[in-house]
Amino acid sequence: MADIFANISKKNKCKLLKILEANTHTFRKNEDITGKLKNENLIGIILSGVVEIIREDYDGNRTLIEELEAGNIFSSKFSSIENVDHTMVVIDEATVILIGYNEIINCDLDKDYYIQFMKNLLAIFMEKLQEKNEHLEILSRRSIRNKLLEYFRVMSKKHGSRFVYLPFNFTDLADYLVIDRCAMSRELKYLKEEGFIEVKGKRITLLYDRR
Amino acid sequence: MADIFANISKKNKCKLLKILEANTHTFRKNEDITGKLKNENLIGIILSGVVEIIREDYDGNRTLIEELEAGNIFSSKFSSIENVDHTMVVIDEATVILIGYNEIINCDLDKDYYIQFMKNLLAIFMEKLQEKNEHLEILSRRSIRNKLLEYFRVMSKKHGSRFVYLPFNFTDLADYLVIDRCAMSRELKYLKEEGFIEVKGKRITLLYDRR
DNA sequence: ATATATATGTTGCAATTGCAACATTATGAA
DNA sequence: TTCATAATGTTGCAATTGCAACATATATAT
Repeated sequence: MADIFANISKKNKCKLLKILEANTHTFRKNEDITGKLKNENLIGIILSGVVEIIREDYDGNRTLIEELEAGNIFSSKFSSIENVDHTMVVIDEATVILIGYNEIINCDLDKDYYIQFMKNLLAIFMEKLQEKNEHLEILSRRSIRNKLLEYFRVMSKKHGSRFVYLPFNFTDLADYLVIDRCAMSRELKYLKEEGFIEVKGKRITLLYDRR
Repeated sequence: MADIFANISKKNKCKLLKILEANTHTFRKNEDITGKLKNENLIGIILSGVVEIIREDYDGNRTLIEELEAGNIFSSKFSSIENVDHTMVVIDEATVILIGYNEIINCDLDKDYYIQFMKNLLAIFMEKLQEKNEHLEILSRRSIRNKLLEYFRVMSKKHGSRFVYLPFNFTDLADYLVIDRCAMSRELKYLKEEGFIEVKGKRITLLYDRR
């Protein structure tokens, strides 16, 4: 994800954070931080660590909505966290900068570093939108097999390699693809048997033409 | 969708469009405009009309990725239109402003109207991200019934009413929900029979507690 | 007005997928 | 190390859904 402080000097970064009344927080692993961040007007920027946004319905079906790593941003304004069935959980100890949306928008500054900040924010939003589109793209496939293959295609393209390293475990992968874990496991077995893929831990090798 | 020119005077809007080297195009109904807009560096802003982004796979399965109305923006940078199986089709004659992404980012202006433009752009991106999240939210439901009910919930909440007016026809709704149209039709029948909904053309009345 | 294309409704049947109920393996804490 | 917890793998069976093949209705063009 693009750096929110790209092309901003350390000095100007400090000024900016002061003007925007930014706060920095560090959250412990496994901490549920949903409540702390449900403020309509806060935008959070992940400096380090990993945070997941998860939905779990009354039947126990989990959906992995989003995995946020360093550089990513979130907010109840544009992330799915306002609903009761959504949770934000810290996967790896995370440090987060919190800034008020109104402070960003109402800021009456014409300094170059503020303009640069806006440009960086825009770049991050575009990347984020791209990621959401990819997720939708994957969920629009009609079968488990095609969801898996589309996921592999996207990941393979992103890293320019026929090796795909899963950013999370298989249980989470099923939750990201919105399919039953056992059915996914069965389909992965078939894909292995038919010589499409090779699986070694979290590394999947694509043995077919990736187009 | 927020107005991209909100809080910018007519005079400044003209200046801005000149500086950003913006072009305005009008496209006819049913026109396939995919090719014309696949430029990596163009951002399009819909001034009027309706444009749809559609994916169709080799089996003929269509997915309605996005319906763009006045105010909305798109780009091969952050919309799903770079792939061969994607199409942008004009539903209602549409007028579109095209601006180069580099012109926006490399613009070295500190005028208030440029900053306002960036703020407006940011607001639109947030709204767009919100819409994508809603779509994902709906697709994360595990059954046809729950996808329909989640769609109704989102629409009902958005307009604060128990009447839901479909923005497209039932065939497109099935493509938006990524389900078989016939199976959806069957499920809608059950929902009617069980007294959950009432359907009159494109108006659906929710007869249950919408929480 | 008439024809043609498109949208909608219906339903039996087959295929895919989810669920349950396990066994096995890996991970992490005390 | 040892125990507990979480992740992974497996498979029979039932349920849901997609598909096909229609009929009917609506919209659009000439």
